[in-house]
Amino acid sequence: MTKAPIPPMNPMDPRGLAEETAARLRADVIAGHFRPGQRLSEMRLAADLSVSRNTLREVFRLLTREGLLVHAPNRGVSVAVPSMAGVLDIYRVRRLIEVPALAQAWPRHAAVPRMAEAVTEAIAAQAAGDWRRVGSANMAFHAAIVALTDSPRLIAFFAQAVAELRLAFGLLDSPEQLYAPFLHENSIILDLLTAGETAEAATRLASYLDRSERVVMTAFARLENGALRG
Amino acid sequence: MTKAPIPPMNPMDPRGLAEETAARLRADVIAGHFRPGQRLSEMRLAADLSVSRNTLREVFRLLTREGLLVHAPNRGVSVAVPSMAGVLDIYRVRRLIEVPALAQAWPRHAAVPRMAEAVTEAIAAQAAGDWRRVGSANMAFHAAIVALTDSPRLIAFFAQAVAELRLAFGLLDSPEQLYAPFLHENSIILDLLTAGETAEAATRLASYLDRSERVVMTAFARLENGALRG
DNA sequence: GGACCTTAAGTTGTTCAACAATCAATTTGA
DNA sequence: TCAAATTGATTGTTGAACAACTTAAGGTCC
Repeated sequence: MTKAPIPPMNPMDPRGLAEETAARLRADVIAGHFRPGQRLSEMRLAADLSVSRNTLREVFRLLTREGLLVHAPNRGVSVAVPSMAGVLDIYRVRRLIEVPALAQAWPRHAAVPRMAEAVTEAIAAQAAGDWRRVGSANMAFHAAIVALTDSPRLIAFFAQAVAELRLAFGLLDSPEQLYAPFLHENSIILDLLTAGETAEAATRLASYLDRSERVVMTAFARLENGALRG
Repeated sequence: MTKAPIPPMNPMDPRGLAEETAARLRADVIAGHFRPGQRLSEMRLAADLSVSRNTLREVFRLLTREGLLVHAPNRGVSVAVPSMAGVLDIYRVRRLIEVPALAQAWPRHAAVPRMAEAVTEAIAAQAAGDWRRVGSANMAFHAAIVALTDSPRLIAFFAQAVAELRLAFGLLDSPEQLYAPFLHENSIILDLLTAGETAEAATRLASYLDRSERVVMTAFARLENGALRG
């Protein structure tokens, strides 16, 4: 009699109402349905989401750990306010993880097809003018790059950082400026990888991240100036 | 009239009963008070910790996210069972984060004194024969290395990985074999850093991690063989 | 005798209701 | 006008209840 060693566990697909609701609220937050810094009332949000206050509290713990919400004791949770320091930190993490992941990648890794899918999906979404879908596809591309490492911890950590970054992107207007110049770059990086030119692909990705960071930071600085002036 | 922008929030020090209890349970798990894979009954553990079942559930969420506990739906949570694959992954993460952190470090960073404190603490604990304290000090040394980056995300991520690693260490007997050969190495790395020889310090740390990984993995393999036979 | 179904006990998942603790705003008082 | 006290609302925590599920035991049928 052999006992099943480990019950399969994928933290992404919803197990139970709490994580299911967490996925729903996470999508809402990333989509910008709440203003940054907005306080989330437990009673009211629990009613809106049709879950109990206890379950919503578990959801809050989840998303607070992910950096999408912030928790002030006895004052409840509110949507995180992205900062330039935070964006800078996230890009640093991206560079640290993504570039070596690509440099040491095996060109026939199982994640490569996922990168290809993300590229075509991004192009299709761009043609359809759906910039939110473009953003999702772009992030899926980079998540696939990290998946090249086969490291569960790096993958989870990166997913978290990306979620925070998308929250920051939601603040900026004209998202097409953010993604449009980089879609073709993804395709080039993918080609270099499949051709086995991993070193070339890695340097290309590094410059990609540098430019992307600069674009985002300037847009962010413009936004903060505007917010300060009024 | 200026309103206080953000109330300070450090997730490490206990705010509220849940995080306080989480710290308590985390220490128990790392100290090896539970067998790996042991199921944790909600009712019983809630009674032992003198908290309600709801609060304990929030604690479970916390520690599950940290990788110390695993959650099986409708079957509750159990203590994570460290695996060789997991240890390998953690060392990979350590190399990826620690080595660049040291290479790019500023020799007069605020975290350098913390590294020095950790070194002296480890030596004192070694003299006292308190190997658990040696382990804590050693991990504090490496946490300080990561703190050189000033990246909140990297610091939090690394702390999590280190907690998992200590859980794995708890399985092994003869912990003195794990730490003893490396205490002096810490001191050398610190000296190199303060002397401004960051590149030298980084390569030294890299070889440190390689050797440490090898020691831990062989001890782990011996353990798994013994577990299978006995 | 062994495999399969059924039942039963125990545990987890979720909700509800209550109360204490804390914070924000308003009112009161000098 | 400014400071202190009160009020109102929200969060923090607990306890109990019930449904859903897992597991183990017991019984039935071949």
